[in-house]
Amino acid sequence: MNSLALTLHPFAALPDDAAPKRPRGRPRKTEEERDDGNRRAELLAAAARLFRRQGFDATSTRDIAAAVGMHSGSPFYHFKSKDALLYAVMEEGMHTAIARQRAALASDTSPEPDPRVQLRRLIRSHFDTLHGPGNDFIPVMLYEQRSLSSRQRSTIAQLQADYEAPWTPVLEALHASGQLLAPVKLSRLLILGALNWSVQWFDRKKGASLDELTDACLALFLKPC
Amino acid sequence: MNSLALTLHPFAALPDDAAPKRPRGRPRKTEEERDDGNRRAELLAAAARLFRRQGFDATSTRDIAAAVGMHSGSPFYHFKSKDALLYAVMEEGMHTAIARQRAALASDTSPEPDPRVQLRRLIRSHFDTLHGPGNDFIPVMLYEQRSLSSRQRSTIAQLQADYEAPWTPVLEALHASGQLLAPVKLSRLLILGALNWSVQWFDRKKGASLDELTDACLALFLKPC
DNA sequence: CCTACCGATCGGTAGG
DNA sequence: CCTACCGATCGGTAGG
Repeated sequence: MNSLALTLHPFAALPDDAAPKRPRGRPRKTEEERDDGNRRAELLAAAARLFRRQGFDATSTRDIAAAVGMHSGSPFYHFKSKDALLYAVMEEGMHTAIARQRAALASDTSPEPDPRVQLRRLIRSHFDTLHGPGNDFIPVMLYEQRSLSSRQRSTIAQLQADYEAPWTPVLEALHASGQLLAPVKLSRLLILGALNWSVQWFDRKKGASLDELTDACLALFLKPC
Repeated sequence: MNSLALTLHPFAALPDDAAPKRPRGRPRKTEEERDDGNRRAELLAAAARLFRRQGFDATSTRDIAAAVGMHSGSPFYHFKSKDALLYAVMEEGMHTAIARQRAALASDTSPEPDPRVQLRRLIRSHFDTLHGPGNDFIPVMLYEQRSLSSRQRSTIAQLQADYEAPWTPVLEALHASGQLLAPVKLSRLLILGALNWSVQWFDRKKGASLDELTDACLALFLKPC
């Protein structure tokens, strides 16, 4: 969306014989891809990864720059501030999460969808968002809200509300049919909490699969009926 | 436990007439309590509060010092490092949480306790630990593990294992009687996750009470049976 | 526990 | 996007 046309200033010949003070090449990408303008996306992905691993405050903009082979000041060419980078990570994460969820629900083409399979789809899609390969954006959003300004925070909160909206009618249908006994609103909060907390303990490489996890959730939250 | 006997160096008369360079009294407690040696406990409580509100990295040791009326270097008289302060907060939080849980379970004196009321006690005690007035220690432990050294982290992990141990037999009994359908281990992880996440949304001052929350959990996780 | 500091790091910027 | 830099803040310490 925000692809910027870059005007490059290629190095002209050095004016005199002064020793070139270039920093000893820690940065500099391996040239596998020309800088075609998606450097911004690379920065976002690197920031998401580092913010998730180390936390926002513990990650310096220099860390992020180094991760994509830039020098320390360069991220500020793409993002106005470190905060703006964090916000962009969260916003991007929410947009893809919402799109994934929408697609999961839309795959149900039956005229009267079974709320039980609807809930399964919602949960499974949520686990994909949390644990899919490279999906660091949403965990960052879940755990770093504190570092946003209040304006940014309320925008993100709105996106979260949009994301959670489809859960309510599904839970209401389950409640009406006796498969869910707890109040719908508290159920939604508790269920999403159980899922979100899996970020703390779930390991894709060992133990249960995401499908098994989803099964366990349905067995835990719903009555047989 | 770690009460230190303090040897104070009361100010002797100033040797000459040089203007006393005392900082303009931002710090300095209101003398309501003499410094009787529990300054360490005050530091811990202030640190827990600030770490919870702002996060560990976003809280400076100067913030903590100011919160208890000390000067910037003084916390290091009580704690070797900022890390040690964080670790002490978590350790203290876990000890009181374990004690609270033990007391809650011990209040059941029946020879064959009903696992359903046992689970209720565990959940209710956990909510007290998370949301009781001034209980900032455990939320800090839950959300700031990243900032611990690996040695510290594994000690805390052991305390968490001790804390969670009593949940397993209770959940097993419920599973055996058909009141819990999901696998016991995943159930424990998901249930504790649902509870822990309430730190993000529960507000003691409005909405449901802790008792209503506990009821909702039982209704959500257990089958009628 | 205060005083006075130090070295390191960090977000951010001007100027090309 | 690099270069060279600044001001601010921070954890921590010596010495009393």
